Amino acid sequence: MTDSMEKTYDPHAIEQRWYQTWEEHGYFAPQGRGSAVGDRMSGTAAPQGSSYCIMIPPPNVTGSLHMGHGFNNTIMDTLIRFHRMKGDKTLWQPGSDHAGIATQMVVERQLGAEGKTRHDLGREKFIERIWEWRGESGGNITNQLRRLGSSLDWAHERFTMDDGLSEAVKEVFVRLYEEGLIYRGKRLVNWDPKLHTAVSDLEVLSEEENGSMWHMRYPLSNGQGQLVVATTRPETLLGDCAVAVNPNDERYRHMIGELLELPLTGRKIPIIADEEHVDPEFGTGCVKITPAHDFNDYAVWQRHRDEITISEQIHGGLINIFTIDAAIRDNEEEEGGLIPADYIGMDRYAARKQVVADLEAAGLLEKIDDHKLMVPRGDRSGAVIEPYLTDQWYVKIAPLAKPAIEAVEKGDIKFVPDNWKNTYYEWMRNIQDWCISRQIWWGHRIPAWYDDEGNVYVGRSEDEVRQKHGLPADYPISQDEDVLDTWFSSALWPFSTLGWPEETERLKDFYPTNVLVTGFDIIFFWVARMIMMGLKFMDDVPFKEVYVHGLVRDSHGDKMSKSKGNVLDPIDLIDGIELEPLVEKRTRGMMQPQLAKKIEQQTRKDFPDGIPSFGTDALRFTFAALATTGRDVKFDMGRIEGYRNFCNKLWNATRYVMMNVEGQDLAIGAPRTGYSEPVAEIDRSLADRWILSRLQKTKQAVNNAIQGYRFDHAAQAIYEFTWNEYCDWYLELSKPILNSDATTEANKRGTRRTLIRVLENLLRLTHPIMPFITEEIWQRVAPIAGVGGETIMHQPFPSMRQSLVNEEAEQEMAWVMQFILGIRKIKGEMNISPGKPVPVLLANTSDTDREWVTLHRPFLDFLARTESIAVLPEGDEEPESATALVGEMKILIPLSGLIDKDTEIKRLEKEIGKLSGKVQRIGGKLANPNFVDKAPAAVVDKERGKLVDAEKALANLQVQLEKIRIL
RNA sequence: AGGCGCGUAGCUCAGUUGGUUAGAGCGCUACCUUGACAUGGUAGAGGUCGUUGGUUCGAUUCCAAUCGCGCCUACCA
Repeated sequence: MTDSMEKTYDPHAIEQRWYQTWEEHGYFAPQGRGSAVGDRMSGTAAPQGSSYCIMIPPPNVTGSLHMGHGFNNTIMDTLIRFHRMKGDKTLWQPGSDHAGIATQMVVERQLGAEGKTRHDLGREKFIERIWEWRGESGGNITNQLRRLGSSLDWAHERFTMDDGLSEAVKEVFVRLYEEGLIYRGKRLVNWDPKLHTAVSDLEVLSEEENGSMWHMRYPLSNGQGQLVVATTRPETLLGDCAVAVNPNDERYRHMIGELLELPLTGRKIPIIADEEHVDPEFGTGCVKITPAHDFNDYAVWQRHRDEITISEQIHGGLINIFTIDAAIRDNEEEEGGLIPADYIGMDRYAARKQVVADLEAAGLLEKIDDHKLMVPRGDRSGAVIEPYLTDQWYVKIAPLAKPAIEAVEKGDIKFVPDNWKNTYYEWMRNIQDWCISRQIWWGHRIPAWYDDEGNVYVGRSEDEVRQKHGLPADYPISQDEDVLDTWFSSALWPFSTLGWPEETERLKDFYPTNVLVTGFDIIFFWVARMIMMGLKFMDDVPFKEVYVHGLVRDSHGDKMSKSKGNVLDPIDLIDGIELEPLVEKRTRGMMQPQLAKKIEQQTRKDFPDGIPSFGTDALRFTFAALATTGRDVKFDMGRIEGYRNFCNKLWNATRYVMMNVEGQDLAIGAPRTGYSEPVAEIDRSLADRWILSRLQKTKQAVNNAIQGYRFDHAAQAIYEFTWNEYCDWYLELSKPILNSDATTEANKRGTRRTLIRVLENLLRLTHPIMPFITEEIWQRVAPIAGVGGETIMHQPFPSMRQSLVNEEAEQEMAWVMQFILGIRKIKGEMNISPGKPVPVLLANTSDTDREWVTLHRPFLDFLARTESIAVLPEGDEEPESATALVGEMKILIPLSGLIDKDTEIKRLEKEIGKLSGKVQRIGGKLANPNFVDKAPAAVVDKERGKLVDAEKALANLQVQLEKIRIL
C-alpha cells in the first residue's frame, strides 16, 4: 500500500472522489451515535440523543462562491463535522435564496442583450424565464460548496421559492396581518428610480460625495424683502410648500406667517416656524420645505399641516414633482398643474440645471458654494435614491423587536464575540417599521386582493379570501401586483426549512438551532429579523448563539472587489489557475473598463506564475488559522502555502509510519470498533510515553478551542503537535528504536503501535478542519491501527484520556531534548556539520543524569550525532571544550581540532551576557521589599527558584570561560 | 455627531482572570541532497508591544488622555 502513496501530496487525486463517496453513502444525513461506542483512547461516552443544527445562510441562486463563503462555510463545516464525530444527531441544513432584486436584474440583463425588456415578455413569461435560468445555473453555487467539502444534508435542500417555503411565507403574512402587525399605508419611501421599486432603509447606502449648496432668494409677497434659502437640491423648489425658520431666530421671527413668492412657479408659500428641524446656525437659517421629497420635510409638514394647507394654492400641502423615473411629472390632474410646463419631462438633473439657470436669469441666485453631502444610493442599482410618496406594505416592528431585544438581554441568545450585542441593541432600539413590498416580479406575491372599490382582502389564497368574505365567484378581485422583500422569506429560514407550519419531526429535533455563523454585514438584514420571526411563530429563539466573523480582505487589508482587481476565487486557490486565464477573469466584464490595464499589470506582478493549486484542505486550514474572533481576515498567500506544506508534511509522516509498520508486528489484533489491549507484550519507550502524553494535551486543547469558537487555536494546536512534536521529535526518536538490533521486540512493538495509533488519533482530531486528506490517510491507517469503520467522518472525535497524561515522561523527555539541542547548538554556532559525530563528555552529573544518559543513549546518539558519550569522573580535569548546560550538568565537546577557541569564547560571553542580565533583573526584583512583601508567595518562590538556577548556570559558564581563556 | 474595533518582529497574526528572557508562520542569514518530506532539516538574526500619563511590588495585559487606521449608525437643509 505504501507504494501507492506518492512522494508529494496531491489534493486533486483524492478530493472529488471522497466527496462523491460521502454524499452517495448518505454520510451527511443526521443520525447521531448512541453511547455504546465510546471514544477510543478516552474512555468517555458520547452523550446520547443530543442534536446539533446549523442553518446555512442561504446563498443567492445567482451567486458564485467568493472568499466570504469559503470562510463562512469552513467554520460551519468544522463545527458540523466536530459535532457529528462527537456523536450528536447533526444537521447542516442547505438551501439557497431567490434573491429577488439581484436575480431579476441578472435575467433582465440577459433580456437586454436580446434587445428586450421584461415588459416585452410580460409577468408570467418573465418569471418562467427566471425559473429556467435558475434550473440552468442554480446548481453552480451548491456545486462549489461541495468543492469546499461542506457536509450539508443535500437530500433536504430547500429554496426560498419552493412550495413549502412559499406556504410558510403566506402563513406568516396572513397571521401578522390578522394581528394588525402588517399594514398598508401611503408614506414616503426610499424609491429606486432605476429599478422602479421601493427599498428598505437597509438597502440604501449613503456615501459622501462632492456637491454644491445653492443659495436662492425667495421674495416676500408684501414686497418687504426676501429670504435666502440654502439647498443641495434646487430642482425640488418646484415642490416647495413652505419655508421654515427657527422661532427663536431674531432675524426672521417677525416674518412668521407671511407669504413668499415661490420663484418660477407663481405660487405663494407660507413662512412657518419649526424649532425642531431648523438650526439657525446652519446655512441661512431658512429651510425650504418639500414634504413629498424629503424625509425631514415630510416630518415638518406633519407638524404644520394646517398652516401649510391654508396657503390658498396648496391643497393638502404635498406636491409630488417626480415620475417613477425621477423625471419632472405633469401633475395637472392631481394637483391642478402646479408644476410649470417648461420643466415637465425633464430628468431630475436636467431640471436642476434649468432651475438654477432660470433663477440666475431672474437675479434670484445669490451664490453657489461647494458642499460635501451624503448621497443615498441603492445597494443593487447604484441609482440615487429618491424619497417618494407611494402605497406600500409595512411590518409594524416595535412589538416584534421588544421580545427580540429581551432574548439577547436574558442570554437566550449569545453573540460571539459578545460586543456585537451592542450593535444589535443599538439597531433594535431605533428600528423603524419595515417596508416589505417591492415593485418587482420575482418573489413571493403579496397575498392580498383588491376589489374595484379599493377594499383589501388578505388570505392564503383567492379561494380562502372569497370564502371568508363571502365574495361570489364572479365578484371581480385582483391580487396585489407587488412581491415581498426577499428578507421576509429569509427571516423564516430557521423554521420554514424544517417544515413549518407543519409540525414535523425535523422541526422538533432541530429547532431551536445551535448556532448561526455569519458576517456582521447581515446582522440587521437577517439575524435580527430571524430572531423576531422565530420568537413570534415558534415561541423560541431560532439559535442559541450567533458567531460573528469578519470580512475576508486581501493581504493589504483592502476589501476584495472587481473594480480593484484583487478578487481571489476560492476555487482558483483549490485548483490553481494559470496567469493568462487569471488576468482574463479579472479584467472581463468590468464596469469601468479603463481600470483593466492597471489590474492586468498588478495581477502579472502579484502572480507572475499564476496561482498554484493548494487544495481544499489547505484553504480550509488557512481560514481556520486566520479565524480570530471578531476581526477581519487579511488573506495572505504565504499562509495558504504554508498550510499546503503542512498537508504534505502529514502525508509524508504517514508514508514513514506505513513504511515501518505495514506487515510488522504491532501487537494489534483484528480490526474492531474501538481500541483493543495489546495481543503481545509491548514495552513503551520514553518517546512513546511522551508523545502519548502530548497527544492527550493536544486533544484537550483542540476540543476546548473548537467549543470556544477559537478555530485559530485549534489549527495552531494541531499544527504544532504534528510538526514540532510528532514529526520533528517523535518520528526521529522512533528510528533508533526500530532500526537497532539492541532494542527488544517488545520495545519495537510498543513504538510501532504508538506510531500508528497516534497518527490515527491525529487524523480524527484534524478531520473537521481538513476532511479530505484525513479521510484518504485514515482509510489506509485505520485497518493497521486495528480500527474498523467505513469513514473517518463517523468515527469518534478524540478527547483527552487522563491515564495517558504523563508529566514524568514529559520532564524526562525535556531533559533529552535539552541534551540534544545543546549539542546541536554548539555544532550550529561552531560551523560543525550537523551530521559529523562528536565526542561528548559530561561533568557535574547527578545520579539521575547518569541514569538517563544510559537509558536514553540511543536517542542521544542518533539525534545529536555523537561519536561517544562519557561521564567525566569526579575530580578529573576538564579538557578544553565547548559547553552547553542541561540543568546543572555540563555537556563538553572537546576542542581538539573541531572547535575554535575564540568562537567558543564569544559564544560563552553571549550566553553569560544573557544570563547575567537575567540574574540582575530577578535579583533586583527580589531585593525590592515591596515585591517580596506584597506579591503572592508562589510568585516570589518561583522567582527565587529562577534566580538560583540562573546563578548556578552563570557561575558554571563563567568558570568555563575562565578555563578557555587561560588555555 | 454617536457607537464599535484595531495599532505587538520586514509581512500576516497569537498572547482570556496583570507575574518565565513577549510567541508562531512566512520572509531573511548560515550550514545540510541524513532512507518520510528540499512543499524538507539544523542553527541564528530581528520587537523600548502606537504615544503620554495613572493604578500597582510589577502593565503588552487594567484606567485615562492622545495620535493613526478601519467599520457601523444617524445626520444640517
